[in-house]
Amino acid sequence: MTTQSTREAILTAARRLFYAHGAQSVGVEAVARKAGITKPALYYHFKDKDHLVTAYVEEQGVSVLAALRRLFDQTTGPLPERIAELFNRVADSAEEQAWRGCPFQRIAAEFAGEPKHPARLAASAHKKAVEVWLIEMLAGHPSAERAGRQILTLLDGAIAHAFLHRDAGYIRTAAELARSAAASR
Amino acid sequence: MTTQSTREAILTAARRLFYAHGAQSVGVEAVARKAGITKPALYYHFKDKDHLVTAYVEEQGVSVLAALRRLFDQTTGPLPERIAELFNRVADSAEEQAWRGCPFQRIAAEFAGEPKHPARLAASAHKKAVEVWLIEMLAGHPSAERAGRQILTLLDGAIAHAFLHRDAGYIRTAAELARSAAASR
DNA sequence: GTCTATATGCCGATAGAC
DNA sequence: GTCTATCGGCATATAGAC
Repeated sequence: MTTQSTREAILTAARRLFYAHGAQSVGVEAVARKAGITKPALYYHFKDKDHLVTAYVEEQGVSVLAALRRLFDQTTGPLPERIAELFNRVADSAEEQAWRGCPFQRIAAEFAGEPKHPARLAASAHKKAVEVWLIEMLAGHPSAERAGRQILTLLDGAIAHAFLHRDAGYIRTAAELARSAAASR
Repeated sequence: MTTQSTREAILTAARRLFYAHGAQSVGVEAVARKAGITKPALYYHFKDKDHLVTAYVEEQGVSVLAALRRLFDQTTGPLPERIAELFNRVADSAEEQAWRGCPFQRIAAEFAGEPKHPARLAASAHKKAVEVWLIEMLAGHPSAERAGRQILTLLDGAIAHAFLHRDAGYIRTAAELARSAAASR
């Protein structure tokens, strides 16, 4: 493993703690401790907690989009089958112990009262990027934009239910509908 | 309007503040003030904040399920059209100023680190009740259980995206896929 | 860049009078 | 049942030494 800069160590600690317990519930002191430093050192690298949370969301955005691309690249067959397979692979990861749903929906919920919060805007931007990517993957579909939105919507709803009930079966059940949404009609 | 008991006044204040700003972000003092009382009076009626938040979720559960039934009862035509119409009516309400997404998904996100929190369990129970109701509405469908789950999943995903982007269009786009999920195949 | 120590404020919760 | 007053704790953030 490559040596981490202090800033990277802070972001690693933030990612684990914020994702596991929620950004609002985790104090900067806990993040600093997990990163092996103290509070003032953290504040040297990040202006305030809002900036730290926003950096966390942006980093997650890059990471999640890359993971989705990778999962999709592993699938084979006609497009509707690949979409369904993508859902099932997401379901696999939802069965891991540390899985806690969609970080972006959770950030949006935690900052529901602050629609202009930069972390929330970053979450929104990420979802748009995923939507654009999905629409690209659907090139050739007679209404790729509509289908892309529907499939993304379905995926996020399935993740939300899987998280709420701790049951990845919702994602697998959604996979079947996603397949038909991806089929040209 | 009927006279409110103090407990009802507290729950009314809690509902507005928790839904507008988030349960974690709103202090009990703000709830008490909005209810026209002080903190110790609130603590006379609720043991602690967890009990207050849980009561809020349970009240919302009853209210939302009743609203869904009412919206659905207003629709007409064959079942798939009624489902699509239900989505569009939810989209209408999502365009109201005070709309802030699904309170249950938001509670689940706020208490992500406490899977056994009673408010989270109440949110989970509510979603199950909606799922059961939807499956009842789909009686006659060759795989009502699967379709019910898919439609509910789609609805929640659409609400989540509408909330994240402040764009109810996601719910209207989802309506079309919900229609085909409700169609017997 | 990182530390020890601390300022400052808010939050949940309670004591005790009425 | 509701109040005034307050406790103890934890949160974000900073001062100042090294």
